[in-house]
Amino acid sequence: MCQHRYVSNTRVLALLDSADDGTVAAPCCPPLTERPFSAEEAETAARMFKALGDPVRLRLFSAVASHEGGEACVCDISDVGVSQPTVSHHLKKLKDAGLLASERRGTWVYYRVEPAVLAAMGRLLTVTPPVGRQGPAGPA
Amino acid sequence: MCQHRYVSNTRVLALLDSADDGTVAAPCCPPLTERPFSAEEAETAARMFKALGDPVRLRLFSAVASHEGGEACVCDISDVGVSQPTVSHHLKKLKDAGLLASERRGTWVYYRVEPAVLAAMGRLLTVTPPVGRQGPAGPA
DNA sequence: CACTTGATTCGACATTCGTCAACATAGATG
DNA sequence: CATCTATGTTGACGAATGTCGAATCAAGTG
Repeated sequence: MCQHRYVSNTRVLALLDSADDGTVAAPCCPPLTERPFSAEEAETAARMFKALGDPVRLRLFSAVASHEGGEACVCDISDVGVSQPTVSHHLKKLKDAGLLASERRGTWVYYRVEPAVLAAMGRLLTVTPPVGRQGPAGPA
Repeated sequence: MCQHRYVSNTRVLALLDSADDGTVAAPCCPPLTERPFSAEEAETAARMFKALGDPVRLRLFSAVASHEGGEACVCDISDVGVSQPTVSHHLKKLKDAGLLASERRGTWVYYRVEPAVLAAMGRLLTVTPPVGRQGPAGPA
């Protein structure tokens, strides 16, 4: 284990909220239960689900997401039973899928979750509330 | 299109709720952001994500989930651009993953969503609230 | 029973995926 | 600069996946 000082990001991932900078948090698709997905919507959403459709990737992602401040360096999470290149490969996949972002600080590379996308996926699996409450927070 | 009479299931999928019979709705794993997944948890959860990780399956699932009463016969949803055997193949995968259940009524086979599992997946992607509120039991 | 429509199974195939070993690169340290 | 540690990249290979056509099964209809 490494467990060096992580830049204590006090921000604790306000995922289900719209990003604090005002961005709309990956407006990919409506909830799965709202209407049949179009081919394009399905393509987009499937890419995200597929990224989490591997046990190793899920463990890596969970490790990052549950880490202090929602970020961790590779050395802190690479104990998942596969070789180092494989870990790197999976992290790249998660990054390509838009679920993680990486940043190099000195010797180590830190990965952190992309709150907006996680929120979008959560919304996908959420049933539309009985009453038609809309507006996910004004674009201000 | 077929669009025969569907047994008008007025029940509208109370997914994010625990099942009305009191069952805990597929207690597979904690939220992804709560703690690193174990190998077993990851295996279980990844199976579900993988099932939705294909565009065709996602469209089929969405079509079923958004249909009246949360169920639909194959003929109503098989217009996704692939052959009939392929549709059947994907539906079987969704069924094997526990996301759909099927039932034959006369000539047609009806698929419906498995609310508990969808709810479990939704919980996976939900962040634990910022303040250390613990109990999974909702604050009403 | 013969015929039609719809759903599933089977066999085959090309593609993608997960994995590793070997090598390459970035930064730190001496 | 030499060297060490931490990550990323490349190439290869077996396994799994998505797809189809043909055959088969199930139910309804004449």
